[in-house]
Amino acid sequence: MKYDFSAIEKKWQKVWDEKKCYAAINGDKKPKYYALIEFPYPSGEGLHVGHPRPYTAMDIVARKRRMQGYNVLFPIGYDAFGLPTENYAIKNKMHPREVTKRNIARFTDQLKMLGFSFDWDRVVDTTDPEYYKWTQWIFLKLFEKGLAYKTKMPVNWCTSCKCVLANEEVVNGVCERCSCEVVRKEKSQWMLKITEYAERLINDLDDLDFIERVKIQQKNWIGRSTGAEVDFDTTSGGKLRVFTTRPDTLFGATYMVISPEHELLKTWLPNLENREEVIAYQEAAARKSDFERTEMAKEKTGIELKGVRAINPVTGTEIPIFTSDYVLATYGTGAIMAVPGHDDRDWEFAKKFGLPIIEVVKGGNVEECAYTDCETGIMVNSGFLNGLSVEDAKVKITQWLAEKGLGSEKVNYKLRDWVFSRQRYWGEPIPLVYCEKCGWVPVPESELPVLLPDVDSYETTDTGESPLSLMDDWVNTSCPACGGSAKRETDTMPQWAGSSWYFLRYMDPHNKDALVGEDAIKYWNRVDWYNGGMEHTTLHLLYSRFWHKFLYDIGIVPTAEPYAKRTSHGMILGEGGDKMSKSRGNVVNPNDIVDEYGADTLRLYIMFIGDFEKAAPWSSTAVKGCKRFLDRVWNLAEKAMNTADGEYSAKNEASIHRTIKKVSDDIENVKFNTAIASLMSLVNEFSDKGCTKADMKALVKLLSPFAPHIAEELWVMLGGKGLCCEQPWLEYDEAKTIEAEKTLAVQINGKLRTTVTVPNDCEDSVVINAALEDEKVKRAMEGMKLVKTIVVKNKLINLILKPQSP
RNA sequence: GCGGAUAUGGCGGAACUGGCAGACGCGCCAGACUUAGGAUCUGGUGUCUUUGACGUGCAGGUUCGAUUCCUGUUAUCCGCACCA
Repeated sequence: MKYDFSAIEKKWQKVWDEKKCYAAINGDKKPKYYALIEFPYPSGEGLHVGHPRPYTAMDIVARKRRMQGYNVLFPIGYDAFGLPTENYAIKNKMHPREVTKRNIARFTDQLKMLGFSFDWDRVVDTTDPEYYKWTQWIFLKLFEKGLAYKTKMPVNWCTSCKCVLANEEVVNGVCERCSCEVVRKEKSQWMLKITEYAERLINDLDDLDFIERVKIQQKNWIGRSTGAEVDFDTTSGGKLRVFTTRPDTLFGATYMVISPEHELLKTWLPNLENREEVIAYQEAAARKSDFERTEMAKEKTGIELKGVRAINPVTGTEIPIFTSDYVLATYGTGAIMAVPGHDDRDWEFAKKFGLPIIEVVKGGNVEECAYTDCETGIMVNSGFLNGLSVEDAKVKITQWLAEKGLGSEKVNYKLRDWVFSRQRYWGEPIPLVYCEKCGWVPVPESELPVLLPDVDSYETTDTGESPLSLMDDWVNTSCPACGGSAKRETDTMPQWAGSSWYFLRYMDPHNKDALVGEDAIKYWNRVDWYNGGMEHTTLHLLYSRFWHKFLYDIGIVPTAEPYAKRTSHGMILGEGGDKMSKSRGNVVNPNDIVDEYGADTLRLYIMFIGDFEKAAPWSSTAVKGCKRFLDRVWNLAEKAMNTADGEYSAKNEASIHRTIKKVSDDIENVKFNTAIASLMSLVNEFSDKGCTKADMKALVKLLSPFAPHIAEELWVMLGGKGLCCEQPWLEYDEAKTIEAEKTLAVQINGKLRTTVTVPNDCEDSVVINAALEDEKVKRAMEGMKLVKTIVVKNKLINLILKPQSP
């Protein structure tokens, strides 16, 4: 019989489906395990070979856990709101709902084709009103607790999407989605106070089993810096407050810089001698795009404010104040004290404007360049700080400032609040109405969900308003508080809203009364292992941790963190090593691979392709190797059908135990490639030495998480009872993984000369004698004397020889 | 500029805590079976001037012994990017 993958795969998928093999059971007595993948955005292009990489990986984990006796929740769903669907709908004159429905159907077919052990009864769709009802509910809770607020502010505006973007969505000054120009625009936006959670979002990372690069990237994005706020008196009477991480260098502050948007500048402006010049500078700065403003390596510009000066609180010296766009209005206090001796930017600026440069930490040459690498230096030219270390000086000056009421310790974050409004149609409506009398009023919980109305056109408007704003019938409503006339909020939520809590819904997907039932959340607790892309580290992963902490604070969830463990996969690149993309024409469609080789081969290859955490180029020839491997397994099983069952054969026992150990450990450590390599080695050994039915059964069980369809078929062929996916995971006996004899390397003066075979764990003297018996060693010994031997147990022996002295 | 990572055959990649570098797979070479082979099977395959020498980006160092540790350096990739 030939390995007919196509018939076999369909057959077993049907069996699994009918028997509900992969259904998770709420409240089951078995220990629970929650394995999670990032649910896909159902794009019009369908699945490509990048998708199955993380899915197969977590499917392997889920399958192994079931065999280990866990009640496994391994769910799937669709993150279906968002721009590509809306744009497609506009172009093809379809309703986004229809486009979504069609795309989801296509994705579902493709996912089922690959044999993932998802619980298909728990599918979640973020565009389903039964789902987004709870997204809206969470938003209302955030609003209720003062964590959602509307404010007019300069925001990132994508000129092509005609929509605002969160900071996290602007990449290199362009829109993350369409790569079009992002400009600054004043708009009134709903914001979420993620900054209120900045400290906890950093601190709680320490206790999580996240891969290090994820933690680092999140920490950098949140960007905590510790320093002090210091007030400088000014000759105009007002106080100028600055943030600095180096209060110890206060004696070296020879001028100040404030951002062109700074509030104080507005009050000073009428009395400035060079008013016109300053206004011109402000206007020029305002005209610049964010990209131009943040561009590095350009010369600093700025202008002195003539007619107002600041007073350095420690020296009492009057120092000039400048305005410059290198000082950002949105960070710290929007103003800095400049210490040109010890900051590159300040140094450059001071040189250009001829400002004094004072060395306050010894060790560099501040006439040549700023001495910035000075955390270990000694203070000079610094009055009462002289002679102190930088560290001590920081403490002393901070105390001094506090005593005088001039400043205090302060922690600042780079993280900004989350811009939460989008001027688009295909998203969750924000469930608030505006009443002239009552202000912003939440839609009562009983009226949720606020349904997305059918509109005449999904086109974005030229005024920058959401398409919903044109629906007068929908917009005009009554105020839930006073009953008077009111208007609905017409912006929708961003793409990231629905995905910020979806993993909770999987626990209890059909609950009509709560986003998740109390029993369900108590049982499933949180996600045990979450695998997803690095590109979501400062987007979805951060946002969902924020929402989860909020839900924890209001008593909905029992843990402060949603995910116990986070791993991340590398991208699948095109054949040439470029990113897979439609424009390059190098996209591999999984359907083609499944048609030609079968789903098991695709699953195996995508896991064998390389280190799971690194990017790997697709190879259409290498796939064949995995198909060949499965063919060989099939042929071996056919040959072994009528051989002995029961115990493993003596000749293969050690190898089988070693392979069980290797595969078990490798799966836990996301080393799927070497797990498969060890299975291949075992098959090679079986081919060479022969194998029994019992040996083959072990191989089939180990193979089943990787290639589940062929495993089921071979299990039956070998006379196994029940389903292979329901067999207990194999245990290994450490003692049996050890061979009786070891081949040791024999080195002479550190260079490999030969090998000797000796009993396992034997005495050093046995090894030495065996080595000295060896012909090659004897030859090398001629005219030499042995001065030292180094024996590494079960590994090698190194003989140190020296010429015999005459 | 800052932060993180990577560098190993023709290719994808292995190598535990410093202990036989190149597992496993692709490709390639030779042979077998074939009318045929882009099927299958068997054997071989780091390089070279091949009783041996040299080899893990480059230059040093520590060590009996280094892909692994240390110092310096180069290249590539990713993230952040005037964050005071």
